[in-house]
Amino acid sequence: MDEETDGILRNTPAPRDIDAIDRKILGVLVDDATVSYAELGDRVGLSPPAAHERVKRLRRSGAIRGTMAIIDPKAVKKPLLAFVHIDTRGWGKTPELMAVSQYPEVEEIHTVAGDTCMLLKVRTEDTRALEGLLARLYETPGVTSTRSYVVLSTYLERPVQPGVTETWPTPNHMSKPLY
Amino acid sequence: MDEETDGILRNTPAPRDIDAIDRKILGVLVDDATVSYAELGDRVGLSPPAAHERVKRLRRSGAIRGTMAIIDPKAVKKPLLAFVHIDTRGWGKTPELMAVSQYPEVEEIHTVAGDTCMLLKVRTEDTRALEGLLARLYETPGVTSTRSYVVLSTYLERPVQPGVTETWPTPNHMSKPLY
DNA sequence: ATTGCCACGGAATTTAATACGGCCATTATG
DNA sequence: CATAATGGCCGTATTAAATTCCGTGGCAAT
Repeated sequence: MDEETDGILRNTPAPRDIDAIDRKILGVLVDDATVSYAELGDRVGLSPPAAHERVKRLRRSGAIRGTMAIIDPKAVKKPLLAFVHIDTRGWGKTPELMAVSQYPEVEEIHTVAGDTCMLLKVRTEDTRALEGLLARLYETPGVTSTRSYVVLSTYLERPVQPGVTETWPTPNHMSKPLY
Repeated sequence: MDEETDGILRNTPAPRDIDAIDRKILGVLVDDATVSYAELGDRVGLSPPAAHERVKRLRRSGAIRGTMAIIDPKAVKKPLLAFVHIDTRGWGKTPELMAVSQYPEVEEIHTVAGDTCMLLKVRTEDTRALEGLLARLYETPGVTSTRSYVVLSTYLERPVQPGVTETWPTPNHMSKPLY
């Protein structure tokens, strides 16, 4: 990512660190990424082009990874949320992990520090489908035990959105219980 | 939500159920909500206005709850992800829950069917901050024990996005490990 | 068979995104 | 200490996309 100027190779400037205005911008875009640059600038105290410039920089630097629509699970008929705790003693990681991550029911996969377990967040149509998924997981090489927690009700779910504001205003689409 | 026509009150039409094209649209928008209606229509086989009409309907019906930017946790200096499993025997629910949901570190709160525990997903700057949060949680009335799993590495994290396609193409912004 | 109802497509209009040039403040440099 | 350079901002102009309007055709109910 170098660019040539005057026959001399110069590095691209180091990404500046996030300031207060950037945090405000992130807070707005987490809540609603469809706002126009005019309104965004209005809310954070900038002109539309300046706000646009900031957002472009945040995208380039990777602070904004992308923009996604938030789907109501009920609308697509997968209302059963569960956390699955699987013991993976001696798991060879990548290959089996890849298989599991292809299951459409699996939304998250985490490994745990100082432990041999993994934590999955899964969503299925009903308990029968959940049982089927658990059976498939149990048959996966490397998995020695599974334990699942079926979520009864969810009061808060604001994914992948750490501390962009000091006191967190819950995003509009997260403000009511999901189930 | 009724509207008057010819002096007669009519209910708004019942929301049609999601068809194959709607699922395709949802799949695209989950992956990247910044696509133009021209490209969206191109991908699902519709004209731009038709695609626009579909998306408007999906928003009205609530299937699309909103659109959010995905932020890199490292960029905002909260790289430590953990799951906290708290025993809440005799919890009175709403009031204490409200307090906990105000903590900016807490991203999700779930109650578990057939159990007296709750599952939290939290994100902090470092282990010291996590310990502080756990202490605060332990002091909360109704909490009798806490257990936390610090996430070492995350291989997949596609939040709140159940089964909009058959074989799930991992969204672009989720395709590489988060930590 | 006929009528009414949606959903789609094409064209036109409105609105927003993006590019450009000049200004000011802050910072490096002689 | 003065001066040049840099970077970020604003106002304006241009380009592109969103949105509206209206005619058409398929489908279903009557």
